[in-house]
Amino acid sequence: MTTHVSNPAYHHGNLRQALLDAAEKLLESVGIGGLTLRGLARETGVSHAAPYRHFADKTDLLAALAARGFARLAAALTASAAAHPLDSCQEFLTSCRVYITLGREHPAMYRLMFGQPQPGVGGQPELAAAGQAAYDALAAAMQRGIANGFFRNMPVQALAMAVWAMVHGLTELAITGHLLACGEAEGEETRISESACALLLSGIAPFRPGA
Amino acid sequence: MTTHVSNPAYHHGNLRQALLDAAEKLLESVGIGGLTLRGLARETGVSHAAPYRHFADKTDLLAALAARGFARLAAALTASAAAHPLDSCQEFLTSCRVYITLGREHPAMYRLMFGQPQPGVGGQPELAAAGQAAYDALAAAMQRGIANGFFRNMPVQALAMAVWAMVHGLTELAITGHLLACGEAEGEETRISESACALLLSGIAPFRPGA
DNA sequence: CAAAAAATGTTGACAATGTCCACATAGAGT
DNA sequence: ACTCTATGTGGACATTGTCAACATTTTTTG
Repeated sequence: MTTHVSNPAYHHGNLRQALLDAAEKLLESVGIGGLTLRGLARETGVSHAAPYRHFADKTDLLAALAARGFARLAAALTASAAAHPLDSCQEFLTSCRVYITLGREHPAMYRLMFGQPQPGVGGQPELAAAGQAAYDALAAAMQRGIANGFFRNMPVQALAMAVWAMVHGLTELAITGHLLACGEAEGEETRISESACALLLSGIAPFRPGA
Repeated sequence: MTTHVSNPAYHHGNLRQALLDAAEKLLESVGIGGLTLRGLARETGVSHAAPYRHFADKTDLLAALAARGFARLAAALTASAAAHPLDSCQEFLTSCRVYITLGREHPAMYRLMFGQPQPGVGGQPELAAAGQAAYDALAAAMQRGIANGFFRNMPVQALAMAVWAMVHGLTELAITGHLLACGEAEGEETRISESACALLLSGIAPFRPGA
């Protein structure tokens, strides 16, 4: 009975990553509400309790998933910033577009990222680090803009937070449908977002640019 | 056995409101995750299935609760707007403060309000109406500002959405702890929020105000 | 290299929850 | 008084998160 036949299916090999992959896929298809630990196990072909060997509980898995999302966000932002090494204003508008687009293309993931109260100290360090990295990318861009005279000379943090709040707010409102729930036609969200970012940029600049 | 004794406890009288009241209380104490239909029934002293006589399902109750939240928000905004009938800039800053404060004081309720994707057409009409009312209050204020020359002459909608996105973003970041997760001391959130709103105002004004 | 220890996966249970169904009871209208 | 409808009850059922006991594979170690 002690079948010592090496069954390659018994130990999955990399269940943790497989679970996160499946979770990411399910997140897009069934949303955060339909994301269940047992369903994940089913999808991955393991027993319903197997995930507990890699995650303390459901929120732990969700936190790891959110960390992935923040990592992607940070990568996208740094990449987009590199595209405009000379003009901080163009870089700003492009980064806003990139941020909002990413959120709107992966709404469930985006909402998951901001779903749980930030793990001040007790939470998942992985998540906190990933979020910090995303913020750092933003703050660095704003710092460059200040140094180059494109933005007002003020505490970077205040500037970065204003920008973050604006794009975060636009993304959330777009995702939840509030951006156009007020009589606008479909597809107007992008135009409204662009306009809002431009408005903020106008307040950020040390002088009044155009119009 | 057919006890026709009028048992006043059998029919609650106003269970729907009682359930919403209990839900609002529980929401603040245990958060959205701890809010359960059965718990609500327990709290209200009725059987676990009683709520289904007043709400189609859990999301239906949640939607009604969110509608309450939007109504409160709209009321608070119109009240605060009335406090500065002459200066749209002061009105703007005050309204921002009111909005953000309300959200931070009732974080669970605020997140609930934006928790579900907006009920475009199929969702709860009550919720949609309440949300619309809140937006209308904001749009009206911006319209006045435009008419009085305090704000740029531009489509009200674009202006209102920019403002809404900013305050919504600030509120969300404050609630989730991201506003100060970046090295700032406790209590700095308010200062950062004020600064961000002022920055946006600076972009909204037709001329460059101070500094 | 064999034995022990650690990792990883499985099965079986339990309580809690959302939701439905059949039934009981109250109030309203005839 | 009788019926209809609204409202509340009790009992199911499937699903889920989670734990404990056991099995199997891998790794470490004497």
